[in-house]
Amino acid sequence: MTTNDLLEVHPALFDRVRLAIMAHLSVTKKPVDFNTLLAELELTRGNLSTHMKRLEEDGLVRIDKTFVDRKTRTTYACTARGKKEISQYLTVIEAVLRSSL
Amino acid sequence: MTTNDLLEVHPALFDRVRLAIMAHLSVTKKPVDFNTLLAELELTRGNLSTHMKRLEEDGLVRIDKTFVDRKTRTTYACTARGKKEISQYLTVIEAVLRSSL
DNA sequence: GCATACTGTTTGTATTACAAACTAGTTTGC
DNA sequence: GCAAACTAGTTTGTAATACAAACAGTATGC
Repeated sequence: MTTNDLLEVHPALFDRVRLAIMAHLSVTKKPVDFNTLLAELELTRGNLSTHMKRLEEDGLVRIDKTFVDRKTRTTYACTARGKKEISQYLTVIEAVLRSSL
Repeated sequence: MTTNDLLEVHPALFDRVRLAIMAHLSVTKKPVDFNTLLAELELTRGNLSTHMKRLEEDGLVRIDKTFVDRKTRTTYACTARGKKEISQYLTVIEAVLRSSL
């Protein structure tokens, strides 16, 4: 049993909000916009904004900005790295906890 | 798909160190002492101490203090509540992430 | 007695999650 | 045309928290 396998999990995923964001992006395999995430996760705009910035800096998410009807529209998508880290997260968690049940 | 199911996971488990501690206590189904955890998890004593205090306050762990050879000996065990929360954690994570693979 | 080691706890500090305030632009009302 | 209100985010100030350094209490060696 090696509880230290948890060190292989990306640190950004050890936050319930960011994990929820990544889960959402990862499950719906297409880009999701700011307001959709906002409604889904029930956060303030400031909070969501900083979490997305962190996820982009860590390379887990790609941010895309366009204009729709003259208004800004920001969409987010899971990167290949992001998918890999989510997969790794699940694998490690299961390996570490399964034997305890 | 309800990413908000993550809100049902106990907040104390959203920390890699505390999850590693709970995994250890949960897998080895018997009490573990301070120094064993210290060696296993490679933390400073102060850090481990505060995490254990938090876990006890949240009712996930039971702390037991005795004397061995006139020296203090502190052991920790997973409570029923702790086992339940670990189980819940695994269930929710799998439910939320499984469909993304 | 004094120094060193063992077993933790308390404290100060650095990070970070969060919401309030702000920026930039658009639409609506008059 | 101008102001008020709305939309879409971002920046910044604050409160919470993870961490290690310093501390406290006891035991052991010389």
